[in-house]
Amino acid sequence: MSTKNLVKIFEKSLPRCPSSPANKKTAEEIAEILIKSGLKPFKTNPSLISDLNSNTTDLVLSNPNLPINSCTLFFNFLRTNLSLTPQKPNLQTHLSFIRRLHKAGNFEEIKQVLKFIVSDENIRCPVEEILSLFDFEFDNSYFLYKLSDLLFRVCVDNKRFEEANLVFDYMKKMGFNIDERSCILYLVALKKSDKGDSFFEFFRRMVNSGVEIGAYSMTIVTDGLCRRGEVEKGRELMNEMASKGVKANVVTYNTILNAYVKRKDFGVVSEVLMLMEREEVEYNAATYTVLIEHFGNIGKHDEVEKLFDEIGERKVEMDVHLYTSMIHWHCRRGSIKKAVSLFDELTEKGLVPNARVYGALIDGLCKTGQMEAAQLLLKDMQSQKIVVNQVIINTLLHGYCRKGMMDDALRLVAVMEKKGFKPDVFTYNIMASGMSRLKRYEEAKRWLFMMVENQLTPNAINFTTLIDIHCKEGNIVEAKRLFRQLQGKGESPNTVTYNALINGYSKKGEMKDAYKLRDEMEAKGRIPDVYTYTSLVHGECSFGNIDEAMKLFNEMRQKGLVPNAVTYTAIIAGLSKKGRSDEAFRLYNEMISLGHVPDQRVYSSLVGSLHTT
DNA sequence: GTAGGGTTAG
Repeated sequence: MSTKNLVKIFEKSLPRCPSSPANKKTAEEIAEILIKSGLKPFKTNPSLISDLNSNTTDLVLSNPNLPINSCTLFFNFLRTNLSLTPQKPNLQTHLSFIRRLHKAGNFEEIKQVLKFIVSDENIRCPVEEILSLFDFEFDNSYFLYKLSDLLFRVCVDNKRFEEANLVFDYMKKMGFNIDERSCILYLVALKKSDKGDSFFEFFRRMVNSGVEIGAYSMTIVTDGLCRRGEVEKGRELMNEMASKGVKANVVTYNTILNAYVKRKDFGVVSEVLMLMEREEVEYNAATYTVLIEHFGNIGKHDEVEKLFDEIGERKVEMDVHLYTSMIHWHCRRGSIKKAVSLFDELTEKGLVPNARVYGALIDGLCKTGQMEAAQLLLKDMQSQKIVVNQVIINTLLHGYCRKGMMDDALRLVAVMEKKGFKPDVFTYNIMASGMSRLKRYEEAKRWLFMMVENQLTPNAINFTTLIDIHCKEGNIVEAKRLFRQLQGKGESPNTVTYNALINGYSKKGEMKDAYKLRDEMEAKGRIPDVYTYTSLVHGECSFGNIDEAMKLFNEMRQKGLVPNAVTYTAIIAGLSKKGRSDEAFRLYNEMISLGHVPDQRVYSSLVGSLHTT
């Protein structure tokens, strides 16, 4: 294309930058200086520069005698010395430079220049304009394809999603084979940017535009849907794509599996596993990670053991994720020794432990009350230069609180605050419930109030803790008020929240209200659990209604709920108080046979039962 | 340039 035609186009498309004719002499002089100075910084006299316009610049950049490095030098000079030149480098200048770069085969640099065009405030112009100029400037269709692909990627890199769409349309119109890999970059960027389901819409466009789709991009979209809670839509997509010949791979299946596991949709998990078997998709480390969590959640510990064996037999390559889930599972089961040995194994294998593995193990030690060991591990972690984060701190705090070591907990909070840590909703809750457990109710409430003062929004768990504190103090009115406040926020109280309040009413003997709440929770789909029944049993027993208590006791067992030590203690006390010694002893034996450990209260009740007629 | 892991309430 001749310069004359280009000028016409520029006049039409860029009315804001009127073109003056090229000054051939100036262009030649500049080229000469550039050639002479080689790679040394470009130096020129002000009169030459003041004579520059975009057409003259264009002449310089398209001068075949000028080496590409000198072009680059000159171009960068223009870009970085805006105050010296009368006219800023415009679109024409950029495209001229791109043409030179193309001849030199330097696509990296072309991408950089496109980035300037797209994102530089001095040059920015609508992408339609850029594309229409592409057509005029470049007649090599492969290069045009490469250029638009690069432009597409540049738009994506700079989060110019609308513009990326326009480039996509352009490529489609031009009949280019759009590269799936470029689309993947767009999908990932859209998914990260939290722009609703735009990634899904774009995927549809990919499919409709004949982009060759593979499992990779399908998985990204499936995962995006799952994270938005639309797991079914994700599965439908898998099926739809399968009918188009795009097979899901192990990553796709892991994505779906994980979504169902997190949603505790246990039935579907086995369905997906069967599908994997039928499709002969082999499990990898990520699959095992998800499955250990799944079978751990539903208490199928023998299944977890089986998975461990399988991992060993199949020589699955273990990674830190898998170790973490195994360590976590052992900790949950209380086999801290096994957890520690897995941790050692991990480091021996040369894998690098991170904050999460440390977190899992520290939690395990805290839960078994081994605070010194937990502290040691924290020091170890620090010596490995692993950043101690909020989760680890909260884990340790919880450990101290569980043991009633409030001074240690307070000290740790103080130390961490000095280091710039901000307590979060977890921290405040841990501290409040720690205080509450020691009946230090004023301090407990203060922690939760401090949380609000520090601009954090209390969640349902924080509310539950506060409700429980008020119930324990006997202030059921305030507890009830908070309960309604929580409902008013649109957050529905869960089983634990209901239980806290039911326990409060039961302790006061206000059984009518307690039962009313029990009915309300059932109506709302919150299933009463052992805690609900234990509170009610305890309430009835305390106020002498042993028959009601026995009715509840039998009802809960009919529902498949297993009474715990507290339930037995309450009912044995209730029976004893009424002198129903035989029944009390029968339940005592039952309690023992179930492995519960009776405490002093059980024995004094039983002894008392013998003195009551 | 796709997936998986650690912390709070009775």
